[in-house]
Amino acid sequence: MSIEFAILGFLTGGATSGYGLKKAFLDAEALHWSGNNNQIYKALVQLHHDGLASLAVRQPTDGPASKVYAITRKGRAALRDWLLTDPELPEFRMGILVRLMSADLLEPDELDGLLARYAEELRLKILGLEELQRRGRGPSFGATRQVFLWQAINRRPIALLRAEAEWVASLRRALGKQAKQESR
Amino acid sequence: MSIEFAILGFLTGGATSGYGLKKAFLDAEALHWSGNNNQIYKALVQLHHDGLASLAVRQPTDGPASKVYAITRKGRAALRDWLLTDPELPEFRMGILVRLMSADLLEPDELDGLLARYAEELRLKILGLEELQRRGRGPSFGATRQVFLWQAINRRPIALLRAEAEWVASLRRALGKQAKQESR
DNA sequence: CAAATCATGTAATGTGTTACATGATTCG
DNA sequence: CGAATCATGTAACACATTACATGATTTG
Repeated sequence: MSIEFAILGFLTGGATSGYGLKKAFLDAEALHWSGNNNQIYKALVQLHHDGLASLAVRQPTDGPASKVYAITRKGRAALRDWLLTDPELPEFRMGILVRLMSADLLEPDELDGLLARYAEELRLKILGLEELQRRGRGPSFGATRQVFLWQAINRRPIALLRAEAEWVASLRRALGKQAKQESR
Repeated sequence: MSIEFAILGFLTGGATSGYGLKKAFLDAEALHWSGNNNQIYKALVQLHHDGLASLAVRQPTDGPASKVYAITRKGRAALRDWLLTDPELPEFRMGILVRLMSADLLEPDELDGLLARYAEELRLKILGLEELQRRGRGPSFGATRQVFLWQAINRRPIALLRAEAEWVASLRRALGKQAKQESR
């Protein structure tokens, strides 16, 4: 699944520019795209070429010009068709697991230190996302149901990170107990 | 984080060939690499070139020849150094969330159908992983602690998929209630 | 006036997947 | 004898990130 459908998704909430989309992606952690220019501007050119997005150049008396894209009827149809195809399974990439597979090379205290740093990074990330959420980020367009769904989308990564933090905590407890048993 | 350290990790459990690693990656869902040749064989050439893995060609009287790689002292040191660097935060890519952001285009029953199909895919994936786990997959080398950690690694994706399934179920319930309220 | 923000784009590189290509051996 | 497995590798493409490049405007 490429970034195109995510862009079309944003455009269903109203026309915007490449720069606007960039910010939207940066805000929407759940969508996992970094919001880098290369993909967004290229994708917009493609969407316009395919007739899925229309383009209007906005030249305000002050401020820089921008290209404002809107979803077309054809774009809405393409998006709907895609929505009805089979959804992808989620992917979880956890670098920490790749580290754990080599933990044999670490002393118990080194391993616990690694997990402690991981737990701390998780904590900070969670705090950051919660702060963003409190400030009411993300589009809140559309019907009641859509607003509800956007909240669900924004909450999801926070919930997963919390679950990850709990997992690390329980793993550290288990490793602590094991160390005690070994030393007996 | 590239595949190199994952390969070195496997090699700490004993020397093996590219083909052996391929199978190991296919078995280890938690490591998320697909086990494709291109990455593995290229990475092994690189690791050997950098002196992190040693190479011995095994030519059995019957059966195809294979190149058996083992981790070197230098490789073990490099792996240990990496283990002590800051761990990466986990990444969760959930295509379903990209779909939900455009759900405005769907009727309630279409949306519920989408979520139902997602739930079913999750169920099947979970069953498959549980079956693999029952058959005792994955390396079980090293100390007691390492065996314990491998179990933790293998259990992790299953736990996450179960959590995802629960989330979908609760989302469907919430959407159902909402639909009732709207129609009142 | 310096830094941040608005706004568009390109280049280079890294990472990952699918498919292709080849050939021997083993097993039903 | 045909299919699966063992075993190595390449080609083409898809997806994603960082950094570079430019220039106007706004704000402290």
